[in-house]
Amino acid sequence: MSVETKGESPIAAPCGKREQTKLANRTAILEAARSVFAELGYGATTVRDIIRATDLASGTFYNYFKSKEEVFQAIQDETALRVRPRLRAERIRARSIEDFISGTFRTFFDYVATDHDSFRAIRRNTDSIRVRMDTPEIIAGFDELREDIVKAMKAGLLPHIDADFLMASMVGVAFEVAEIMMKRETPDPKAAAEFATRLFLGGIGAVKKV
Amino acid sequence: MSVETKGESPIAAPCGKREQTKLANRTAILEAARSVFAELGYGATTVRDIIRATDLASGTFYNYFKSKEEVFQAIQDETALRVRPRLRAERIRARSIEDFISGTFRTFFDYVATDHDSFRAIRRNTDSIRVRMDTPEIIAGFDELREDIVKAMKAGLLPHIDADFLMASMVGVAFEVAEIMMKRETPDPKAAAEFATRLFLGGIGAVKKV
Amino acid sequence: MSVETKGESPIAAPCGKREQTKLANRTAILEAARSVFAELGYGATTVRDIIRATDLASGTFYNYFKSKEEVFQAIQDETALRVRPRLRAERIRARSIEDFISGTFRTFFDYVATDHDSFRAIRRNTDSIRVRMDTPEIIAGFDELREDIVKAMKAGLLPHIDADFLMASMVGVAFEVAEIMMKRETPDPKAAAEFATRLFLGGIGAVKKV
Amino acid sequence: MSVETKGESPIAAPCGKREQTKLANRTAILEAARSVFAELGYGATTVRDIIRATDLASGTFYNYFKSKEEVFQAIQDETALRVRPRLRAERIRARSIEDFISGTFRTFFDYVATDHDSFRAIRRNTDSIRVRMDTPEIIAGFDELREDIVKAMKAGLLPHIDADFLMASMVGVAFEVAEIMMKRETPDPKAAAEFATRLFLGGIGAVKKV
DNA sequence: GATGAATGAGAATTCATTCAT
DNA sequence: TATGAATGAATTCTCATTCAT
Repeated sequence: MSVETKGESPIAAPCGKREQTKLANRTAILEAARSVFAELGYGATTVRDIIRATDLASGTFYNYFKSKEEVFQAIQDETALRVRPRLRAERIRARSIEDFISGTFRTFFDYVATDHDSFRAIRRNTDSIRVRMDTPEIIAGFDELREDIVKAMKAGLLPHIDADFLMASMVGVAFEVAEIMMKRETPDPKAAAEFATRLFLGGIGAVKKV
Repeated sequence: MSVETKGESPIAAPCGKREQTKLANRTAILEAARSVFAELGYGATTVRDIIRATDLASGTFYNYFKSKEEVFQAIQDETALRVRPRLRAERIRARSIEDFISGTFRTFFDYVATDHDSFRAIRRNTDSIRVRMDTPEIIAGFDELREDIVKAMKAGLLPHIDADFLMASMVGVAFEVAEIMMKRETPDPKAAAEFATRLFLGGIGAVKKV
Repeated sequence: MSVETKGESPIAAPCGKREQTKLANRTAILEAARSVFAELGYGATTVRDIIRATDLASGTFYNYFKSKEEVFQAIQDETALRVRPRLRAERIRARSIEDFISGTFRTFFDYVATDHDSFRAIRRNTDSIRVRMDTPEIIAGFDELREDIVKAMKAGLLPHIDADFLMASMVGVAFEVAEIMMKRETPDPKAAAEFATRLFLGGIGAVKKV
Repeated sequence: MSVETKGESPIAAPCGKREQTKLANRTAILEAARSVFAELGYGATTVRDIIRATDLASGTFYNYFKSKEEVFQAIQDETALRVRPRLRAERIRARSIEDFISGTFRTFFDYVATDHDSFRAIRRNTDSIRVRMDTPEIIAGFDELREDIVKAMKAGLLPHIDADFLMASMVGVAFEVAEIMMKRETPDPKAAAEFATRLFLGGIGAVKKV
């Protein structure tokens, strides 16, 4: 400690002002990025745009992220990080195929309805260009789903069908239906989840017959 | 007149040398763009990259397209233009729900397996960023699907469920499953179509119960 | 008819269609240029703009002019060519200092009021940039004025003062006052001429005293 | 206070190193632009040319000006800003028509003879194209002259004649005569001023009679 | 760590001009 | 001669990134 202070403030708080500011800055950048991406779309957004939406200086950006890509990743990872555990928890808790499927969709659509901005940042775009970045975190989420599917099959919860195709189908339905849902006047995650759930509950059995 | 025909095509094709060159150039640019997008991804591709993949001069690009975005659109529109009629034909010909669903997916996956490059250009990514542009042509394709769904419901082929969600689900499954399919050693459109078809055939009935 | 094709048209009119067309094209270009320059200003105008205002093809332009500069020159020269003889005639006919000065200004302001477009093409501009090109023809006009001034001095019509300064002063007053005149609701060349004339009639005598 | 003065300027000048550099850069660009415009003429000058005449990077230019037009404006505004107060002071101090007129022209021609480069930048031409930009500052200068003319009329110093025409005449004579003056071996602002002054002193009376 | 100006590579785009038809 | 697409040099301008303060 004496080494560190050397003429500086005598009291070095463990979670000092420094750390607080750093976190605040990082958060500010992420927040700004989220809204700018949502507005301009990923492609059209520049680092400058993000900084401008902040009261930080341009150089400061680079203390936190290497590029706009990295912020985008961070946003998605953060998002994924927020939903993934919930999704996994639902599926692990699942005692039936109904639980498995409906738990997954309910959680997903609820989250989307909540964190509108992030979803828009990830899917929306200028010039009608949609962007999705498959960050490690997101891919991990997909893998997790696949793993859980496989486990459920082994446990006899799900019939033995093509796990990759099933995972892809669930992902595809989740994202596309979410978009439709969010375009409606009053997004109804429950209805969306019900639709998707029934579709898969009915469908998976049919596929099984193959 | 007799002089004019002289052993050439009896009906004057629009084939001055000028016109031929123009068409060839346009095609060359589209071809180049398709492959560059597929390789670098939309985001990372620059107009220069596209031109470079061509033996045309930089300025020539702008005689045909205003920006990389416009070429991208053209590629997608062309693609959509190629598949849409086939999809529609399948669905119109459909006399049963099986025809409707399986016709749609068979056609789609067959097409994807065939026109690999376009599909990659549309879906592939640099830096793991996936891009999809909703061009008028593509949106029209989705609308068409929705219309056909509604018609099929009226005709009693399909049960009365949320048409938007159904459309979105089919689109989502189609694109995501196609991607998985194309990642495999030997893409098997038939298997993919079968999976998707059974999923929906079984699922739609279940949704209906709501 | 068969005869016609063989070589060229059998009847070679002395002032044939060719010559007529050529003149028409040249005129069309000049006309278009005048109006485009007046609208966009010299700097912002491109050759393409001029052609576009024509129903000719871009290549055709170069059969008549080498560059936009050359058209600009042509316009000014044409203008100068139209006024110069009148100005000179006035001054030659002058039997008194009054005739000399007033004849010059009357002719000039009358012309400006008449050929508004050319004047604007020469003086007006986008972005408030005024342009004046001193073409040979224009310079010749100034020189002529100087010569006539010198002659008039020798003839005792004008007092012996600095001819260059006098020429410059007349030119400066002519152009600036013309601009003010043209900005007014109803341009009154007579009033402008009277003002300038009196200014110089009174002023020249005063300068003489030096 | 005594502490602060310490031999340096007593009033803290805005002199961080950053500020110094910024000012220096701005000045460097203006300086370079002035000389490039004077050499190549406004039309032929490109932003690159200006940058090249500087040891700054291309991007730096755009930290200070948006376009060559803006630099040009800045040059003229600066010039106007330098002369205008002097001109105005002369005219305000004027107790007679002689003071008014001669003060104006003396000051103007003296300035032109001094700041040769700026004047050339403003008037000189490539391809014999002369450019003049009516910046707000310049227009303000003209307006000021007109105002002072009107005031002088009200004060009885000047006869009641067309103030716009008089202003325009003075401006026209000033610029054109200045050009002639600067073309001569040894520019003689005094002679030029005398010529213009006498011209107007004599002339204004004559116009008045109308 | 924050700041924000400088940097300069490189992208987009224009446009005068040529030349095959 | 007219046409109008191709050409590609040249220009403008942006923007990620660095670095002195």
